[in-house]
Amino acid sequence: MIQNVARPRGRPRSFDETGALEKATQVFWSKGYDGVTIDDLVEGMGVGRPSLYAIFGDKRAIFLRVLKAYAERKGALAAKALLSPQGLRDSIAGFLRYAVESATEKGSAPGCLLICVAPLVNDAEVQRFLQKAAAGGAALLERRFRDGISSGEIPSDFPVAARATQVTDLARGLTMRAQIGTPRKTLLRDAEKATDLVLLSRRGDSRSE
Amino acid sequence: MIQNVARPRGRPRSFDETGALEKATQVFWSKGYDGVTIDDLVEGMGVGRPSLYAIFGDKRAIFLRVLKAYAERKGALAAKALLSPQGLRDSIAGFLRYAVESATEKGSAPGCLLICVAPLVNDAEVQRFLQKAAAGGAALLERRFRDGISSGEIPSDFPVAARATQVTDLARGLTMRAQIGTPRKTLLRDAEKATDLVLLSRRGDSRSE
DNA sequence: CCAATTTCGAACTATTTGGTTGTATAATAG
DNA sequence: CTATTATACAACCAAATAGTTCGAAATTGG
Repeated sequence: MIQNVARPRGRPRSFDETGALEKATQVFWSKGYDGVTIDDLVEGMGVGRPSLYAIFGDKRAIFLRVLKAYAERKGALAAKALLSPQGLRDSIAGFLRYAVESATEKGSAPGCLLICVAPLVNDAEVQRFLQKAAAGGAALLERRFRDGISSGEIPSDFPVAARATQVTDLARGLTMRAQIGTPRKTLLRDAEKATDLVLLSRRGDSRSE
Repeated sequence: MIQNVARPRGRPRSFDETGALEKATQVFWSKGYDGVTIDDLVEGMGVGRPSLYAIFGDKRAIFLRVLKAYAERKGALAAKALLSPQGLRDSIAGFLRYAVESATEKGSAPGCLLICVAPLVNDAEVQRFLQKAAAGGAALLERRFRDGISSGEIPSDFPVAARATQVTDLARGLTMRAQIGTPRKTLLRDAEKATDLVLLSRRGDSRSE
């Protein structure tokens, strides 16, 4: 599958485009948007300065590509963590666990590009993108809760929309705590407890909602 | 009460020190730490460049003072919101409502300096400070839950520690959503629902915790 | 081997930024 | 009124930064 297309005409690139973008992700993730200089990107991506401008554009353009690639990858993994297990409890726990694990991964900065750094970027397009991504995540969770109703794991009056946004808020909280240095072990425990919390009403009570 | 001390010797300052720091707060809040230049501070604080260095020090020193003042003020108000009401539900709701209101205040940037901008500052002292602040908030909530047990509003096996951190996580989530533009009205509704959630186990079930 | 094409790498320019210095100004102390 | 003290303001300097230019290098096509 590799090299399936005719080589382009001139001098071959010394770097891999998607690989360079992944490295750029790490740079933005660890330094924040405003904290990153072009030289940081040049060094971190292993791409010469003129090539960087010619191929990727300026800092904002690079960040937008990074953001979209990151969201796609992370979104897919989160969806997998959420939708793979059969049981509802395992689904929610898997989702939150994934949030914690990716926010405390060794080798990357703590936290999450989408939650911890992108919101600070003062840019309308970024803001819209984040809103969409957040809405997408909540929608996915809501759908999973509905399936839980169908399978009888939670009662039919379970407040699916409210619980979905609450799971996203709890995930945000866990991620933020990862960023300020809370250890993975603690957060994994808290993720379990959070799962218990949001599923709590499946026995009886759901009160005024 | 004003002018109760002898005037100092030389030319009087053309600005108010604490007032200037409050303006600096707004600057950091709206632009993030790395996004702020000295010129931003000079303009925003209304203090000349040399005076700024002489009296406040460099950007990091200013930020540390801003951070501490902000945390003190905000912490006091949050504690008030939490401890003023007699009923437990009103306490928790008051706490979350305050988080939402201050994160969606007109005239300030959305979000919260402590939650949205300070964690990105790559500085050990800031990090320690944030951990302490977070722990303090959770401790306050935990104490309030304990009082709720004493008053009989929640059962004696209520998982106070878990619920306390969950409230902080939910507050973080609400605050982050404020930052990306979720309207106050939505967040206030969600704050009420979050309150319902964390108090849900007071009737019956608390499961494996 | 030579021409065409594309990228690489070093150097360059203009602008922004952090931090300082020097002089004028506004107050008090005697 | 003069000396002293402390701040204000403008200008300045060095370093960092964004973005570009240009010749050398590496490849394909003939």
